[in-house]
Amino acid sequence: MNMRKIAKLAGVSVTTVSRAINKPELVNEETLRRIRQIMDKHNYHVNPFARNLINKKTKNIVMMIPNASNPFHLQVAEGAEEVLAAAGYILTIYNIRKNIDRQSTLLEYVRTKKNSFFMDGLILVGSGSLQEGYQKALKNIMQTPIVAIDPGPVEKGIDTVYTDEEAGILLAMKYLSKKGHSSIGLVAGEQKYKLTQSILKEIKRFSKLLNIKIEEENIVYGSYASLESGYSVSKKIIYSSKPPSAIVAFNGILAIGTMRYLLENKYRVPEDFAVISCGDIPFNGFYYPGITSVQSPAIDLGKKAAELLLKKIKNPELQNQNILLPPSLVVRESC
Amino acid sequence: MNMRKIAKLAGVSVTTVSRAINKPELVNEETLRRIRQIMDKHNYHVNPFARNLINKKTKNIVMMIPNASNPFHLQVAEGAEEVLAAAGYILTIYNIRKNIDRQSTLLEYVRTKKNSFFMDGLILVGSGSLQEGYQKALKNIMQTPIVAIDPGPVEKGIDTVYTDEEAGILLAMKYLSKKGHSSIGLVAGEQKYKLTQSILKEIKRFSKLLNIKIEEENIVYGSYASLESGYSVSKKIIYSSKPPSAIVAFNGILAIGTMRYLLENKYRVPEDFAVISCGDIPFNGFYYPGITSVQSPAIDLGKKAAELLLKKIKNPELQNQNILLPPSLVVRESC
DNA sequence: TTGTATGCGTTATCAA
DNA sequence: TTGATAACGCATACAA
Repeated sequence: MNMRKIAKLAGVSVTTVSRAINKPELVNEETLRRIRQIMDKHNYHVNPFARNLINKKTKNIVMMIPNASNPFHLQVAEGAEEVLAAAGYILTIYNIRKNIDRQSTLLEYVRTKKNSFFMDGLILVGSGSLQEGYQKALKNIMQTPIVAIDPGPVEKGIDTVYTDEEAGILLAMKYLSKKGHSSIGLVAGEQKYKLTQSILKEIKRFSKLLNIKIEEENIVYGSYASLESGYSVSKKIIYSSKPPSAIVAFNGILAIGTMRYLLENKYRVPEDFAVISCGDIPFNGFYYPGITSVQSPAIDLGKKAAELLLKKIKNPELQNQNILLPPSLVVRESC
Repeated sequence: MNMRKIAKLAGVSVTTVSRAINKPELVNEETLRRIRQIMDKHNYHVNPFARNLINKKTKNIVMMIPNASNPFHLQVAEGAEEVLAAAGYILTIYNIRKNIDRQSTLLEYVRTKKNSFFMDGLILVGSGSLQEGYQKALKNIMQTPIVAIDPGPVEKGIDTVYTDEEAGILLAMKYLSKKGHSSIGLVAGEQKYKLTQSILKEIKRFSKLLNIKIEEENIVYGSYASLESGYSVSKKIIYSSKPPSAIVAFNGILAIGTMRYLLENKYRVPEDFAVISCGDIPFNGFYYPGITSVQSPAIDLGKKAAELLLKKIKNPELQNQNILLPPSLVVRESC
């Protein structure tokens, strides 16, 4: 079924049918009624591809997230969805976790093979797990504006909404120091990720400044997406020859895995080990004891990114922006 | 930039350019090289709308989930993504939570207003929160196959992959009974959802059979998506005039909210109150104490749905199927 | 208020 | 191995 057939059935031209759909106020009431009836009867709906071939607007935005298991990313999506919906856009989430390790494949896919995505704009979250240059490659491929949400301003020439990762880590380290901790263990995510290296670097830097010790053997690597990995990897710290008094987890998921191991094995938190999380997820606050966390303003991050993207869509020539949102420390019970 | 311009620059016809992209083996090596070079230089990529206007294939599948905060739905997505990716499809997630209460609006949106989605197929998860008839309406609107993933086989004429909700609830109730509980409280989600009513009905039915008491005042309603609601709503049960010995939460999120309230207020689990969750999420297993849960095979649900959808895409005339996957009880420490 | 004609960017058919 | 041309289904400028 297409417009031509509807037109024929209604005894009008395609133009009139088109108008009935897009500018019904310009169509005679009776004609309109007839056309609508026929469309209903034949369950007709506009072919979006044909329409978009002309007006080049999909009203779709896609958000690429590195890992759907992490509720943080979904909060970001929630924030973005709110402003996008208000502007008549639909937000759709694409989880690239599986593709991170075969990301050239993804690029290849998007580039040449079958097709591209259908969107007016892209929000790229947490590219800290992506290879250097990936953002730019993506930017070249996608013909639409891209806004990245990241721990820090990443590649040049890309619009970014970011939190000051460094400030967040400082918040955590100062707090630990204030609480009297002078040695810490680190439960990190994938060692190869840029993000991991960057957090690590900052923590080490501040630890020197604050006189907090980090034994190399107390730095362990799990996976950001895996509770199980936080659980099993934290053992090494707990049973290390020089156990620290506090453990810093690199995200909320790793923190919960760590907590579980501690509690299951009758360690008291925070008495035996304090735990702090770089990155907050809702579950952190509902654990018991609640997990003290550095919080990036997920919802606002999403909102700002969406707003920026919308601006870019309206005016692609707009100069690149890097919007900074400050992190905060949510003190709960684990330190 | 479009194909015509590339063709002109390369001194060939559009047909040859098209072939260079889709059937390069049919193009002279030297010509191919030249065309590719020019495409690269001008950063050209095929316009997916034009392409799809002809071949009607997007290689996109979208999964609509009622609530992205619930990790269960994301596990389902993970399962689906795996089989879809293997078949060369991209899976994208659309969170309809915000739209559930204005779902006619969503339908309207998809139907006439701006556009439809761009997909070859749709997986609809957890329509238990949707209004009666919604699935069918959606089915009429979308011109693509739809597969629903649900607690039970829902509307006729729709392909479904489902778990036997009834069996799952029986599993839970029997277990509680075995553990010696003779009175329970219920932490449910939104009262108005079909899903809620249906779980409630089953629980009541089995409670009679097993001689388990449920005081009306011990049935409370929160929100499936909100940890906070589980937390605050469970109070009423705990401080009720006839407190039960066990609490059944209607999903993992509500269970965790409940746990937090109990532990924070120094109730012991399971000694003072046992807690069981209808629906398992990864966090349930990493809480302490671990939350005993009825588990639907999320990943498999996603896989089966994807497989079925793929079949339907290949052959739309295929007869409707309703595939049943059994639930299981994951015993942990909360009972 | 309605209709005609043209074009959006691509692929398929057929011929060369 | 290549090319001319006709679709695909719709929206818009312009005319009536």
